Amino acid sequence: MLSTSSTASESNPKNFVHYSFKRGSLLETQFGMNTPEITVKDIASKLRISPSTVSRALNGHEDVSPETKEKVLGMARELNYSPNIAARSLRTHRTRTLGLVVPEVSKHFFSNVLSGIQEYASSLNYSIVISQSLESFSMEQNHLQQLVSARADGILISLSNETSHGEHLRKLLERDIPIVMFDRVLEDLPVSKVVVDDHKASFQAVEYLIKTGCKRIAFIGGLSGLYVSKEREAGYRQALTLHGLSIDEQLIVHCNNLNQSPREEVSKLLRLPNPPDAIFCLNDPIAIEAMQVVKEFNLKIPNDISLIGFTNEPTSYYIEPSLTTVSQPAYEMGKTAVSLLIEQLENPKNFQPSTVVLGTRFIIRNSTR
Amino acid sequence: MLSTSSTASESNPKNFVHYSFKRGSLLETQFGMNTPEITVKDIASKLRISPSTVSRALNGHEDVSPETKEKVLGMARELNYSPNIAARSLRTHRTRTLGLVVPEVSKHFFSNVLSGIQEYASSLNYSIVISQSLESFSMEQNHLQQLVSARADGILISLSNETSHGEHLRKLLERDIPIVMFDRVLEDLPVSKVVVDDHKASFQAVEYLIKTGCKRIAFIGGLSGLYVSKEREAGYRQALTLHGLSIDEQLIVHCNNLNQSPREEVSKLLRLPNPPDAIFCLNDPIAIEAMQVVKEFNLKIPNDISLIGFTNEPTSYYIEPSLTTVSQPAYEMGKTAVSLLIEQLENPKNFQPSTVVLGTRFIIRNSTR
DNA sequence: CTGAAAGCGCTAACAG
DNA sequence: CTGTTAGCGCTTTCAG
Repeated sequence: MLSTSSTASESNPKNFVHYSFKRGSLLETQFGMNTPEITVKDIASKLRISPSTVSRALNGHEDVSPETKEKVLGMARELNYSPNIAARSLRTHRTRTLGLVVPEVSKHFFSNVLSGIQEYASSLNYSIVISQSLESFSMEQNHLQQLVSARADGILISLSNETSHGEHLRKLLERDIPIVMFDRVLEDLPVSKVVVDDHKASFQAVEYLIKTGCKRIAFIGGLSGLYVSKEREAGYRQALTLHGLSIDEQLIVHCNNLNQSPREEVSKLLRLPNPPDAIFCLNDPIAIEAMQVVKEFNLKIPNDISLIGFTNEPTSYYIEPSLTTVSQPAYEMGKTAVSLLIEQLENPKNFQPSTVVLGTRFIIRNSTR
Repeated sequence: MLSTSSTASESNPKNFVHYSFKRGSLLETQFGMNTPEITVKDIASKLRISPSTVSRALNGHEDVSPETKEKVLGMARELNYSPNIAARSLRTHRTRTLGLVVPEVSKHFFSNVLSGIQEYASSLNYSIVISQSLESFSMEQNHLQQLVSARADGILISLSNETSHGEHLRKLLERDIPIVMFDRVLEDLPVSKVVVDDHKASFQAVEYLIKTGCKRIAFIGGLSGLYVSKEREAGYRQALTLHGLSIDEQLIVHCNNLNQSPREEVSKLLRLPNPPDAIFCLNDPIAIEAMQVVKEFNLKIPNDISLIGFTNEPTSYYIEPSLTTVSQPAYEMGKTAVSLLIEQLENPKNFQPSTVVLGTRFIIRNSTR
């Protein structure tokens, strides 16, 4: 499975042979003689001025003469100085680090959110420390705790599937750590949020199914505590009601855990005496899995049954038939969330929690009539 | 596009109205009366012992009595203590933070590597700070510099497309900052690496094309400085040579930049007087785009032309026809890379650069005969 | 405009 | 087994 080969010598590195690789500094490392870090003090003594002046020059304070400033900056560059962030945060109580907690980075949606967050944050010189809850409430708690300990200036979070309350977040709020939630949010927390209008988007999707002639429309949701799941279900119910279709609770199912595949639930639906002629799914991965099951039942999409997803993952475009879905602006969501957080951080006085609702796009493809 | 609504009041938050939201601690924030941080000193004075003993107990040193240790741990929990990482790193010169530089996190392969890195690192209490080069050499340099400044204990990197030398990495090495490279590596750097056997995997893929009767096999690579591109091209060339097929340089093309779509290159290939009957692509995204172009030319896959990708992204499974490809163990690659880095960090004495070669799997699907 | 001095919270000698 | 002391590198009063 895993073959190992050494580039440096023919000996197996797993044996930890004590030959040192020829690299100037390694020897130094072995005897604890690391390249000394350049400090403000070094710059100061080279220039025969005080460390405070160096600090002021480096940080662009007004009250320092242009010449000194130039000299300091020059010397800093020359010595390849880089400030010690740890020392700075010890003094300033700020780390310029933001903690991110998502269920799973490898999910397309979240990796795109992350991308937006990372790019925006780094443009403002903030770092992002990332962690994954893997859809577990206790991991979410632990990671949050770790981020507190690392003194993250603020937290960006999209809740795990298992999370149904916000007590762990309230604790951070009590410590004055700003939080911004996105996508998987909790309603009753006094923090800024970035969401899409799940209710409206779902309503629109289900309405489309109705208009194309579907009569028995099923819904596959996630854990019932989850905001997005509740909202999308509500949109679904409203569309049925408004168009005079009765709601059949048999057709509303939930996958309690994303690890536990929706395969079973779809099978059950299809085996019903009066099976659905359309399924509206909480997200694309569920819809894609549903599509596989439907194919196995030898039903034709969309003639026998229509399918709609949510998120617009790349696969939904390429799959056969291509999947009708709701596109969520993941990248923009990340960017918005982090900009809200940084605004709050840099302007705490006039902070007030706000909820930004980003637009979705309904994309009609071939999985619907 | 973006509608904003306030949850807290009807006023528009963009106006920064100075009403404060009702939250106990916000008021305190406004007057600079933050909840005071609990320190070792606090625990010490409550317990009437010295801070050093508290520190020792907290850090699991041997030389502290079980009773004291228990009392300290209990008090720490009671006061909801969390150590100040900044202060600790200032003393220990270690941050337990690892810097990650990837081209783009939103790419499926990299987000999966990240997932492996994150999970393994967090299990050993390391944090991951992430940054993206977006395939630009200068951004790669900048981010590396930022990570140095943040005093990352070590660096994990997969190079940008534009990166053709390792001078920027050598500078870090001179500062004794350990680096581990993965996937997109540079050969001549004395650091640990995690790769797959690109040469062998490509050879195997191209050999398969030959065995299924393809005679004019094209190759679409990336920037020629890139190790993976070179290796995969070499495997391709070797397969042709060994099976007595002549190499037609016209059939070997490169996309200089992943932003610049391979669309054109594929079109050119297909318009050749003697067009290819198979294309081996550097990766799945290129292969998928090639597939679109081939379809537009009304050619049948695999009858008129076979297609092979590399990476095994989810889409390659769902696309029609499904894509023959080489599966790369992204998650495991991340995990291996970070374990190598941590091993080096915690055991610098017997470090020696090693290269771990992970196995690939050739997956035959319907885009080949 | 600049310097001196203090201290952020923690750990590690060193001394008992 | 525990306490005392010093200092990591930086910023920030407070004085000039």
